[in-house]
Amino acid sequence: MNGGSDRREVIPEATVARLPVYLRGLVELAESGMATVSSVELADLAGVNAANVRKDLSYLHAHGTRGVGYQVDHLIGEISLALGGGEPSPVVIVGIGNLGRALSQYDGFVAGGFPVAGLVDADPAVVGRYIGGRVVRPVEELADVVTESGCTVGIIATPSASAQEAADHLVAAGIPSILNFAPAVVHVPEDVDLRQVDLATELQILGYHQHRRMASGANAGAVG
Amino acid sequence: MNGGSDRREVIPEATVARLPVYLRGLVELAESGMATVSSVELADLAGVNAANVRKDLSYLHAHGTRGVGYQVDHLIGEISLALGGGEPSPVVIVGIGNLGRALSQYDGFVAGGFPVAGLVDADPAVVGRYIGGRVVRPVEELADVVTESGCTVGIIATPSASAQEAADHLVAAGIPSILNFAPAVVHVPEDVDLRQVDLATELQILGYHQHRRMASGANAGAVG
DNA sequence: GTATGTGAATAGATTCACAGCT
DNA sequence: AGCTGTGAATCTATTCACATAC
Repeated sequence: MNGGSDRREVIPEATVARLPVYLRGLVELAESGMATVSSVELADLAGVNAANVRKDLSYLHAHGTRGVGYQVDHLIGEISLALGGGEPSPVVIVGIGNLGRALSQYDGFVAGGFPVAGLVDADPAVVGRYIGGRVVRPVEELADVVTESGCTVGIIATPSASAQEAADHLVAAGIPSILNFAPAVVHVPEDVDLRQVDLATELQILGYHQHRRMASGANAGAVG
Repeated sequence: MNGGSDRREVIPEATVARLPVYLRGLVELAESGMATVSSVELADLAGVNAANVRKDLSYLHAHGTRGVGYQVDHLIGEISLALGGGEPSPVVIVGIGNLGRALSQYDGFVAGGFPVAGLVDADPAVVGRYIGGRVVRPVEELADVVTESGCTVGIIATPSASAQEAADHLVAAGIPSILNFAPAVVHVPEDVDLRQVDLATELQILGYHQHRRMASGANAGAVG
């Protein structure tokens, strides 16, 4: 089954998804001069349960001191390490429409270690334009862009109709990690990691809860 | 805390999150003239397991026909109904920077029943500008904007430092559902529904997997 | 006394496997 | 035969509660 026992511990997905949130909180704490933090404080900062924080951190090499808490600096180091080893991963954005343009100038990417290193688009009217100091290149040159700038992450910001095509291009160019903003399900080989960010879907989920609340509110009658 | 037994069935969160994806697939099928669809086909379209689809649909009033499948039209109706009753929910966007501007012109929102009905910003330099035919109004007038256009959803697209303030404004204006794009944890009262879309976090999660894959790849050759 | 680390308990989601209908 | 509907089994995640350490 497994090729022997992993020495490196496996971190559960749910934990991985919370680590960036902890990291943000910890960086803020460090900036405000805090040296240690308790699981309760960190939980509050991240909006989760304290036991959850402790269990999450137990998956890292991070160790706290009983009666005291965790060392902020150390924790920042451990989490950064787990999340990509501190090496920046340049990203290439496919599809430079409204969203692609906004993403290419999004500060959070650079801050998080994901500098935007390439922009490509299929539309000749967009190719050649400069966005935030970078030129938009034709999608045919994607493989070159990837090679030249060492991109390891691709962002799909095309219309849904072109999303699968964009994914295929990225896969062909050897990109192992893809973030898809197009509201479409795309298929990639097993060894490619794909995540979906679906803006309209998020709103629809909110819509469900809103609808439900109104429905049950009507049932329950007036609430004080 | 539950006021007795709900007549209306409760739909699990994980199911709710998949319904919009099914809906998209079904609309495409309807456009291409398909009248019925099997759970296997729909699963393929949505990128999930077929048993999962069947269980999900069993939470709705949707019923399939054994040996045949589900009626596409009917299913579209049932899912739309569950997700907000078919009523459009106008949204107001707080923070009209790069991201806010892109979101205000995002087609997917209108298509999904979430027309952008209001734009507000705290920066006087931005207030008064026209984005996609709508004027940006000062954040102080948020409550008026909400009342005038009947917004029920707020989108936070401010810098993280202003995110909590934006949330407070939205809550004060009576908005029950908030989608936060700022990379910051914001706190809202229990009766307000808050969802987080964190772009940098998504990349960091991809980064973790990438890092891990490389690490285990290296280990596979020479483990000590 | 305070706060971590973790086994056990609980809750939630996915997948399997098959009975039952068309 | 083909496909739905669903109990049971499995897997994953969260929360509790307390022994352990400072």
